[in-house]
Amino acid sequence: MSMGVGDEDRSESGDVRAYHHGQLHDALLEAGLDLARQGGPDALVVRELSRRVGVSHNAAYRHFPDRDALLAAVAARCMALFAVLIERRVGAVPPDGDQVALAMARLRACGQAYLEFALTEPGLFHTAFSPPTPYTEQIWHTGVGESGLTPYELLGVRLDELVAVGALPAERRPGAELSAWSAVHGYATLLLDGPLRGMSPDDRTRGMDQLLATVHRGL
Amino acid sequence: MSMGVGDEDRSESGDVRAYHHGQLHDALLEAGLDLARQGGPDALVVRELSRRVGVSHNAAYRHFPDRDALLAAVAARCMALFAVLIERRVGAVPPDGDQVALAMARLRACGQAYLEFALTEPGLFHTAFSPPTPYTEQIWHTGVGESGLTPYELLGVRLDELVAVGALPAERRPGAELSAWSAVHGYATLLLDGPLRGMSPDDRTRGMDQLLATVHRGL
DNA sequence: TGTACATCAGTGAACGCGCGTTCACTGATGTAC
DNA sequence: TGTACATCAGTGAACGCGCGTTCACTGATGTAC
Repeated sequence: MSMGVGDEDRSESGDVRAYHHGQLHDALLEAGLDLARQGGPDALVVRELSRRVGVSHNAAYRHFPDRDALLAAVAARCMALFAVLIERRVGAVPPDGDQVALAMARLRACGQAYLEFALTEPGLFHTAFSPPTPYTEQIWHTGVGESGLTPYELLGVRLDELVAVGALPAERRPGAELSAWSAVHGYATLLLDGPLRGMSPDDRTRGMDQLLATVHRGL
Repeated sequence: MSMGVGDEDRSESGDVRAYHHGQLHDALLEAGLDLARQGGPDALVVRELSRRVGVSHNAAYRHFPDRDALLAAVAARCMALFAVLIERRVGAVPPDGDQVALAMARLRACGQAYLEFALTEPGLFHTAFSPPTPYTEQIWHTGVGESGLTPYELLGVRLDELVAVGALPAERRPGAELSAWSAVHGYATLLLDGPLRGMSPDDRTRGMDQLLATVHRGL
């Protein structure tokens, strides 16, 4: 305290109260992601966000028309992180075995990544799937992930591969995302907010295996 | 205005401002169900509820310790309505055909009722599955429906029947609820709040048929 | 059947809080000549 | 390179709102003798 004049304003590296003509937009998204991580979409509160970022409570309105727009932008980031995790887990599958086994292992990794994201980042998961607002569309159609695909599209890629290697009859392909996605998504939400909340980690894994097996047989 | 003395107090049949030592508890639940129907769990606001019921804003605290308790009670009613719808739809399946076909038709009716409830009563559906509170347990374990079973248990009955008529191998029975339930629940929530929101009614039905077929094959 | 009294189920006022959003403003930044 | 000016991105104060919850209260209901 009582340092020279100008220390409340330095925008070099130690950004104590920076942002002037700076990167407030990004800082808001970053901090917004933290709020969402901790408390889901309801935790994304404009005033709290401003406090975190060290800016007056209305500064965000220079960058977003209203709270819903901010929420949609944060939700889009959640989706992007979601997609990245899926890409990573699918990419980490060792390319052993024949094509069919590999394709199936990748589909499986895709489902497991879905569940992993929901369980380890429930706040982000809930934010990604938060209730509709006028800005909601952008969440689903913004290019995300390293490949630019959404989680849904990444699932589609896996199913295409199954068809390509002959493990899924082509006539079963249309709409197959829907069944696979519904099953995994439903399992995740029942575990998070539903009556499956109390399941032990072991049971969760077993349930997941069983679920994926059932879906695979069904396709 | 300016009617005789006592008209603000009549508790006979025209209950203009009744409830004195009466049925406020039930009236709160009834009105709470309306709020939940229209706006989901967030719409269950103590003060608004009191207004609807025509009582001072704190009267509810004579009957419920706090808002969460009230919400849990309303959510339990939602679950009960959910169960009743499932029972009704399953009961309405015409007992034609052989046992196997009948059992499968009933399982199908069960899934369709699930979706019907979610889509026609999204507010109640969301309330039934609202985020955890200290009172949440009671929602899942209160006896509900005409048979006293929860939606989950009703599904179990259907699967037991499949085993009984030989349409489902007994070794596949354990945990089979999980797959079936996850799939239908996931489909419902993706339609309500997810990227499937824009699907046309026709497509929804087709998707549902496909989903049920996939699950059935998988079991 | 009548009376004294405890309990019950409401009321009105108030507390303390936080929120989203708008407004007029100001100082820093960038731009044209 | 220097100056005049427009624009941009912040600020502080205020508006208007609604919420959950607590408190001391009061009048109606039910109960014991």
